[in-house]
Amino acid sequence: MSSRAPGKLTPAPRPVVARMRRNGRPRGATAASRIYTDLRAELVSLVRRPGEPISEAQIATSYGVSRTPVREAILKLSDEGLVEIFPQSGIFVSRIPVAALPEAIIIRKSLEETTARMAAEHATSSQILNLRATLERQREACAAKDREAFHQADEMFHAGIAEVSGHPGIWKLILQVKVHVDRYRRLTLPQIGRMSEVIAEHEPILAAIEQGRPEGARAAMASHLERLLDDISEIQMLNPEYFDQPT
Amino acid sequence: MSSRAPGKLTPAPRPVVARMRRNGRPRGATAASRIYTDLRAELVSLVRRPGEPISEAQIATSYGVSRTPVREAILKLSDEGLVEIFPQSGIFVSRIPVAALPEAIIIRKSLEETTARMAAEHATSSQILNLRATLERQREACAAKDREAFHQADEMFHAGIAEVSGHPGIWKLILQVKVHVDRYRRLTLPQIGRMSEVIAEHEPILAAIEQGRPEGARAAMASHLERLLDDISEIQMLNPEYFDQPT
DNA sequence: ATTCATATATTAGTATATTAGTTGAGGAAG
DNA sequence: CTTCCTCAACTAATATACTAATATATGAAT
Repeated sequence: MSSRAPGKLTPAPRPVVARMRRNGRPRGATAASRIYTDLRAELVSLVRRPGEPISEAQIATSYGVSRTPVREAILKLSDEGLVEIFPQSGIFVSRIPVAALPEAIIIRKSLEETTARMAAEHATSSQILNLRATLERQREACAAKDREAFHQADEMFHAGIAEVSGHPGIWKLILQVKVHVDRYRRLTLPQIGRMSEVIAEHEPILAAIEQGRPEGARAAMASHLERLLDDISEIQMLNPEYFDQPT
Repeated sequence: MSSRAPGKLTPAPRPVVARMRRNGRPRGATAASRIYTDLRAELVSLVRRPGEPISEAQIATSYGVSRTPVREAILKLSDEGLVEIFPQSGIFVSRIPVAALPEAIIIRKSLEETTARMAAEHATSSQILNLRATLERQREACAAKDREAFHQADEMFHAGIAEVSGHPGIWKLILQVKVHVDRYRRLTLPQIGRMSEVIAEHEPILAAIEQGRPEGARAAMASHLERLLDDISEIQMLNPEYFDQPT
């Protein structure tokens, strides 16, 4: 079917399994990766708004580089669903796919029920103290009404639980999955009163982990994230042009 | 902190939120995507072996295209962890990260417990018949000792459950996550007797879905996937050079 | 023989040029 | 006034060319 060109299958002039270890720096400091990081931040923070066009050429000139690394960055963002590429036509900041949000939250809930349970199964004292410190930091941010710090502590709390569970990779996956939810919330949240509720929900999770009650930790995490699902349900169509709806 | 170059923030010469709908073809038939699909198949099927070098230039000539689309394909594969890029040095088929396999299976288990439970909650008769048909096809493949068909039916069974659960996107995510596990199994599986066991485990899952027992479906799926975890634990080091071990 | 410095070849990263598809405006035909 | 067609401008996709970093081979000095 596909016109796979001929070419020997394994024409390797060198040994098939090559030299074992290389320099330990798999792509960190390239221009492309810097641009990717910057652009991603602009997208999740909604500095670039859903539906807005993105010009490869313009970004290239603004960074003083060629279009190639910019393109590499944008392709990656396209895989994450943050931008949409229309061939020979244009690149646009993707609209928020409201229909997919519940699924993303369900995925997150499944995964975090697991990390919470496993964290409760084998948390060490030092790990628990760390989590408690993070929760305290969040409380301070709440008192200071510093939403940015609050959010940061929130993420660190959840990431910390994954870490304690012995599977930090799960949090990395969640970060990918929840990106559209984050954009949604950034648009629709004044929510100051919500902060203290969040802390009130975090507390029993940590308590269960501390006391080694896996099922309790799982349940507490589950109800915490179910609140999130409820929030989404109240679809506030303040800026309908930012959302992708099947009419 | 980050050296975001100057350039107006929203210099959009056109309306900030642009024209609504474009052609409905977001990148399917480009050379890059064809090459990506082909290469990915070669990687998961282990036609290209872990540790083996990959030459952009060689692939480009074999396809009769330039390095650019080849590079695009390889970058995507790099994001998926199927290849490793060492700057100015070379690209290599990634070794199988054995340390990460249990985590991948745990993720899969979490997610599929959810899809199984939700499928049992609201499966229609026609959906159940479809699942039963798939399971029957798998039984036939088992009888015929056709491993390829068996595997295909297996995937379709799990994908079908996700579909019935109302969240097909979850299966898409699982496909991403389990790629290294698949490579591992492809290397270490003669396993003919295993096939009938798999079917014996699928049966109670389907039965629970059919009878609308969510908790039963979840539990059946959980023990099914726990077997997978056990298989991995028996780390058979037949070809140690294919694996990435922290020694 | 072994080690170290150097040269050379190979590679990914980036820059620039070309190709080809899409859009939208403007004008001709109805 | 509406519809259709043509065309100009813009875009992503690809090709080609160049740069800089890395690795391996080579050869001299020890």
